Amino acid sequence: MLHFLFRFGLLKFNMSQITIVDLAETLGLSKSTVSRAFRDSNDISAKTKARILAKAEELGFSPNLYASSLRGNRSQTIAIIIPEFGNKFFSQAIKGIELVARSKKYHTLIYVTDHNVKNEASIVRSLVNGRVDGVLISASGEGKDHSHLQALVDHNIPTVFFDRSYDDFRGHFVTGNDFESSRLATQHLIDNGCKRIAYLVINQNVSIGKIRMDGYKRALEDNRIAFQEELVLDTENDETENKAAIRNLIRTYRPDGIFASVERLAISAIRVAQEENLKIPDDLKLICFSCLDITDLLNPSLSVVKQPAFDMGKQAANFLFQSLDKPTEMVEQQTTLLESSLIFQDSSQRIRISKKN
Amino acid sequence: MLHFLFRFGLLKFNMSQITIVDLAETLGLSKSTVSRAFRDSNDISAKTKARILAKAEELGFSPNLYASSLRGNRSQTIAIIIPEFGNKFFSQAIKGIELVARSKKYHTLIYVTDHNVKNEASIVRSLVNGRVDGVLISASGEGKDHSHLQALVDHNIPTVFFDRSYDDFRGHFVTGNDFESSRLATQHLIDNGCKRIAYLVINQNVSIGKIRMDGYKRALEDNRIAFQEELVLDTENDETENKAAIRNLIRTYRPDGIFASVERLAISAIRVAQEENLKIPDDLKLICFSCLDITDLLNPSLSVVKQPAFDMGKQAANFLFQSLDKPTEMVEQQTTLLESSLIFQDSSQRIRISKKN
DNA sequence: GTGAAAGCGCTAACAC
DNA sequence: GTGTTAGCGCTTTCAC
Repeated sequence: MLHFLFRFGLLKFNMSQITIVDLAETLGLSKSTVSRAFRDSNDISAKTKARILAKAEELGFSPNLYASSLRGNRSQTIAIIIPEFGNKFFSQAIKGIELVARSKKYHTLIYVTDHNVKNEASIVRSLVNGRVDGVLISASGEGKDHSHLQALVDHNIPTVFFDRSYDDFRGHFVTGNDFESSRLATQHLIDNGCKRIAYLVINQNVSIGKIRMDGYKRALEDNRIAFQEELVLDTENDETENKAAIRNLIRTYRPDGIFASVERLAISAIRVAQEENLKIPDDLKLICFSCLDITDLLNPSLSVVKQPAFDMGKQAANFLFQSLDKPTEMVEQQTTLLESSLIFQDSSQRIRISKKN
Repeated sequence: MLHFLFRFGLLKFNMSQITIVDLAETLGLSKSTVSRAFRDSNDISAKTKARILAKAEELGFSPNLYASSLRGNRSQTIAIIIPEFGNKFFSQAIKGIELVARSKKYHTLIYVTDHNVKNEASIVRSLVNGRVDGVLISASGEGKDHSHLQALVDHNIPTVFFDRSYDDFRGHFVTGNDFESSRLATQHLIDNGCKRIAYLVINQNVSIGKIRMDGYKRALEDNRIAFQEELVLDTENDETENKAAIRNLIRTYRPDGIFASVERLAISAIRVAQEENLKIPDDLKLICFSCLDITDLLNPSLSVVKQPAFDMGKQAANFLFQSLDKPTEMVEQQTTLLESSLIFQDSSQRIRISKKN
């Protein structure tokens, strides 16, 4: 009785204290019946269900998430783990993921590792105790030790990688057809007269760094241009350092073309070129991976490999929900490649294309 | 016994089934003692605690989130609700929020409303049953009906708005000094010879739309320029429609300056100007709110009001955690204004500033 | 400093 | 189709 009064008292100030028991009492039903009204149960008559839902709406009640998760061992939550937030690729991908998740009535946790594998590991560790039902992740860097991923396997948490993966990860991976795009981008530079093409890579040991380099190398081979280690610049996560390294590369090895594996390295390259009084594309041609939607407004307009970020997010999420729906079917290692578009603009072309024509 | 075997069987495949009971048995302790090891309890000896934590680490155990949340009525989770993901402002703000949250060992849920108040309402409704301890939100649009926010109040969920708020929201709000920035931006256009300045607004009824317009109006007044309703364009969420409306505005009313309250409207304006063969800044001067970090690389370089997005996210999160730490202290309506920077570049200036000089 | 026991709100057998 | 009941894994009095 005291309990009831207490609850009743609270009610006035904090409706979150309503439970199915309260609802059941109000309606003269049992709590199981009320519970059934909120599940997809067909052990309940349509009228009763309607009556319960109406009352719930009236009282602003919805079932306590933690109680049902504890009971049912489901969290209705997934996690996204990404290395950074700096570019349109990730915001678009997240948008796609969140869209799919919401359509499935799932909630989405977001984590940013800042390209730090240690952070990635600690985040993963914080997820495996039931916090999430599944994980979408874009790998954060090299690190020989990916044992933190094992925890996801051990706890049967379906995991899908997107864009960036680890070599030793076995499971679903959704990414772009980066090898081919990189080959074509490099070929394009060659077609436009480049002989000394530098490759700017974010991290040679993470999948995209390596695969994009492979495409680059293949294009060189195809054209009997010798691969030169000096023209490959493996960068860090710091813009100032990167600019210095690019400046050094430009001064020392005088590339006539640059293929940048990520957008921000291309931006740094543009800035360095300006400072070094090099004209793009006349002195230096440039193409990069980017999902920026205003490359046409840059000066010069920027040639890019544009990944289908939004679709990649959606696809990755769809695969994840497939695994969640049928947890029994173990998905074998499987990689899905989505087509990127190559957009050739002024930054990479020998003959300037006039905009108005 | 059967139960034990079952659990033991599961153990081999799914470590998530370890509980404090298992840990307690293994160590010959009671589950309450084990539980205390994971809280900030001082009812436990340092050695016992260390022994428990070591074993937990060894077994890859961490306490079940849902059980403790159910028991303790805390979720260690906050939500971010934003209208869109399209620009750097939000990605930077989220980055700031996530950083603070992680430092507090909180998890961060992300929701995108796509500028739809209905979505916002349904998201909020899905949060009030204990899912989160607090909410950070940037308002999604007008809508006369903000009753969904009342649910947050009713359920005692601390809420902080950032960047965009509703007039009728009483509580903490962290935003930029938009009135002053807008006044100065408009004044700057006037100083550069503009007499017919159009104002492009995302939504006149959401706080930023209105306040930025107030700053714009003030600058007009200060310079005895009559405010003209026709020069204000209230836009929708669709780029094609917006471009058509901007084109119509330009053709019909021939503004010589544009002040855009958000970046994407400025981008649309640039595109329309190109199509209409208007030169920026010669025929049309332009300044806008934007957090883009490559405005200097645009053609022409874009004059902007740049908000401290990252700091805004951090501040908003800090205020939220203040409320979470002392739930008793009811925070009165309070607005925190952060200083934006005005960056005047070529798009708005009469005299072209040569880059190399 | 540690253990025993009650119960957070809900779900899912199982009865009827 | 509805009610009864036994826990999900944890925290927190309350003993000792």
